[in-house]
Order: sequence, then structure tokens, then C-alpha cells
Amino acid sequence: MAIPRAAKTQRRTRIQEEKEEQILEAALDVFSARGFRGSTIDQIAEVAGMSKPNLLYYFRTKEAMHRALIDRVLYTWLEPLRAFDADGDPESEICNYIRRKLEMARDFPRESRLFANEVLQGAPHIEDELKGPLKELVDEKAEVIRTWAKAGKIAECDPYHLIFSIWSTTQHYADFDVQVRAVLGQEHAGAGRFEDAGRFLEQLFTSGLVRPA
Amino acid sequence: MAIPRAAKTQRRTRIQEEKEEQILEAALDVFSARGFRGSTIDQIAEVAGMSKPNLLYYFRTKEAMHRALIDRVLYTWLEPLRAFDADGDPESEICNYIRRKLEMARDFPRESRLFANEVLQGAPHIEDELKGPLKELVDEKAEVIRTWAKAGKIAECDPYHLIFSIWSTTQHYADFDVQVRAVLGQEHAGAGRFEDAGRFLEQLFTSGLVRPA
DNA sequence: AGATAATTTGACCGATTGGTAAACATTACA
DNA sequence: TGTAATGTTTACCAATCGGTCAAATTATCT
Repeated sequence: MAIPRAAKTQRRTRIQEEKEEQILEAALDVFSARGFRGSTIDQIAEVAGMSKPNLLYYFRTKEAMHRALIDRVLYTWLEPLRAFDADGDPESEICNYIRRKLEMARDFPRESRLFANEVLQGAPHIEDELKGPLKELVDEKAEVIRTWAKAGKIAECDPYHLIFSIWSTTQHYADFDVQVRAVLGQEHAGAGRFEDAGRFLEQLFTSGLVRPA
Repeated sequence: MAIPRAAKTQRRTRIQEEKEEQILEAALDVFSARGFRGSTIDQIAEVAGMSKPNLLYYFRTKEAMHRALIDRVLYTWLEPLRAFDADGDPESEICNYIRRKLEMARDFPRESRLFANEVLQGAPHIEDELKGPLKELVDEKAEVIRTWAKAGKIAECDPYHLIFSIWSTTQHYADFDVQVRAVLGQEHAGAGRFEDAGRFLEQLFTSGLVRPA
């Protein structure tokens, strides 16, 4: 008889790791493209290349799959902000953050859309993560920015809204990719649009916020 | 026998206008909160306060409702960009645009989320609108901005990405409202957050892009 | 190899989905 | 007021939903 899933934390088979990997990869595909409610287990099963009951053998419910996916992706997703260094040079720290966030929008658009879908629909499954770990991290980094401003290293500004504006501008290129490409048209919607965006955003944020020496 | 719906364009009863209004209002509620696929006709019917078949008497399908809603909201939604005046003062035109977009994020968050949901999931129902009317409008306004830059009235920058950054930063406060409130916490998430955001964004965009006299 | 545990599948379940048919009720207008 | 058009509801449909179950298959270990 199959082991109850609670016991699986003890030892994990090679098959378990592979299959759970496969499933979460497929789940990322589907959830990020259609949102939680708009996705079906059958769709994920098809993308993962396995039968629905087989998929439900590894994750008992649709919600369990979603939660596992969120947990796996959230840490990575916050990495750029975590790397924000209080001892670094303010201007280059901000530029680095923008650049890294933009790279993530380019290289991991599904992860971005996964969260966007979730937050957009009221964050029913990640409210705790937002009010807990996320808020704490942002509070910490906002304090760093405030310190920089107090020291005259950057312009006085609301650090929270600064962070929001970096999030929104960069993630826009992942979440609203279809719109960006439609507006830019075939000529300018090529791979170069991320470089263009990077140049613009660096210009926007540095000359706006960082005082010239 | 009931008139086939195609003939309804000819004359519209008072009841028709009222009910269609009711339905679209309810549809905006539901679609904006759950996305197209995540919404059900029953939910919309319940919010609208009528039975499902009654609702389907006015809109034959779920898609017809969605399309009618998009059509009705799109024009209004683009109004602020349309008001962008080539003959105005660049700095105040940009500030006005930001302010109006922010007001819309505050006063019409459902409309913002409706489009966000749609675009986020690949814009299956509004691709034509994006590549047609939207692109044309943005092309026109981008040309205005370029002219300003050429005339030395504002800094040289990519006009398309400037527009994108205004869209993303302002709409962020509607689309990601839950996240914004979670991060700001109860103390700072009050009604004042839109004023704070407005101040920050004006600072960001003007001192970054508009050359001092 | 054989026993045991782990994995996979097809058949199936009740609930919900988008949508229909037709009877019924109401309105508008002559 | 009568009647035809309009509006509303009840009952229903096939398809799909998330999820279960037991049987069949495969991997693991002695």
C-alpha cells in the first residue's frame, strides 16, 4: 500500500523528486498563464505529461500544488531585494536592483505572472506571506533608503513608494508583455526592448533621485 | 415570442437599458476580481440580482458580456492619455497625466484590474484593441514626447518606455492594491497612500526628465 | 527470485460549469 | 381591454470540474 503523504517528508525517492519537479514546472506554466481559478488539474497534468490521478498522488489537491509552487518561487523572487546592500553605493545599489529585477522579468516572466495573478485577485493564498516576510523585508530596506536620504546621499523621498515604483516598472515587462509588444509593434518589440527599458529606467531613477556629486 | 437579440440594436426598451446596465456593473465586479476564466455566470447573476437565464437573455454568452464590458470601459480608460496635449507645457502635461492616472487607479480600480487580468493572461479577447486603437494612440503621443525632447523641453528619453513607466507605476496602486496595503501596514495604508504616491511619482518623473529652467 | 512498498491508471463520483427549452408573467400599445 | 411583443423563471442538458478508489504495474531491497 502507498505511504500516506505525511510520511514523505522523511525520505524522498528519486522518482518523487523528479515527478514533483515535473509537476511544479507544469503548474508554473498553467497557473501563471491562467490564474489559480482559471487553471484546471487536467491542464497541468497534460503539460506535465502524466495522468490526473498520478498528479494527485504527489499533490493531494490543486491548492497544495499551488502552495508548494508559491513557497518554492517566493524566496528566489525576493532575492534581488534581499541583496540590496546598506553599505553599498546608493546609486549603484538602486541601479543594480533595477537591472536585476528587469533581468528577472525577462528570464522568469512566469514567476512574475504567477504572483501578479495572485495579487491581482486579492492574494487569497499568499496574504500571510505579504503581511509577514515581504513586509518585514521591505521595512528593512526602506529604512536603509531613509538612512541614505538622511545622510544626503540621495534625494529625500518616500522609500516605500520608491520600491513600489521599481517593482511596477520592471515587472510590467513580464506581466504586461503582450501589451508592451502590441504597442511597440513588430519593429521595436524584439529582444532589444529589455535593453531599451533598462536604459530608460536607469535614466529615470538616477537623475531623478540620486543627487549629482 | 422574444425578439432575436440582433434586432435589439434598433430600439431599446427602458428595461433593456436598465438591466444591461445592472449586468455590466455586476460583470465588472466579478470579472475584475476573478478574471474571465475564473468568473462564472452564476456569480455575475447573483451580484446583478437576477437569475442566470434572465441574464443570458440580455447577453447570449459569457464572452458577449465580457466584450460589451471591455468596449464600454476601454474608451474611458484611455481618456487621460488622449487628453495629453502637444501644445501644453511638457512638465505639467506629464504631471497631469500622472495625476489623472493615479486618480483613476483610486476611483476606478475595477476597470484597471479588468484590463490587467486580461492582459496578464495573454489578452485573448482584446488583442485587436491593443494592436489597433491603443497602439495608434500611443504612437501619436510618443511622437509628441519626442518632439518635446528634440526641442530641448525635456530630457532625451525613449517615449514609449516613459509611457509604460507611467502606466505601470500608477496602475500598480489599483492592480496590486492588496500588496501595497500589506506592505504599508495598517498605519500607512489609509486613504493618504494615493497622495503619498502622487507626491513621489511627481518627484520621480519631473526631476528625472524635465530639465530645470 | 520473491516480497513489499511505491507508483500509475481507468473507471467513476457528485458538484459545478455554460447554456437551452419552454412555460409563464409582464409590459406596451392599438 | 385585448393581444402581441417583451421579459422572467423553472427545469433541465451535456461537458467539465476537483477528487476518489481499487486494481494493475513498476521499482526496491533482501
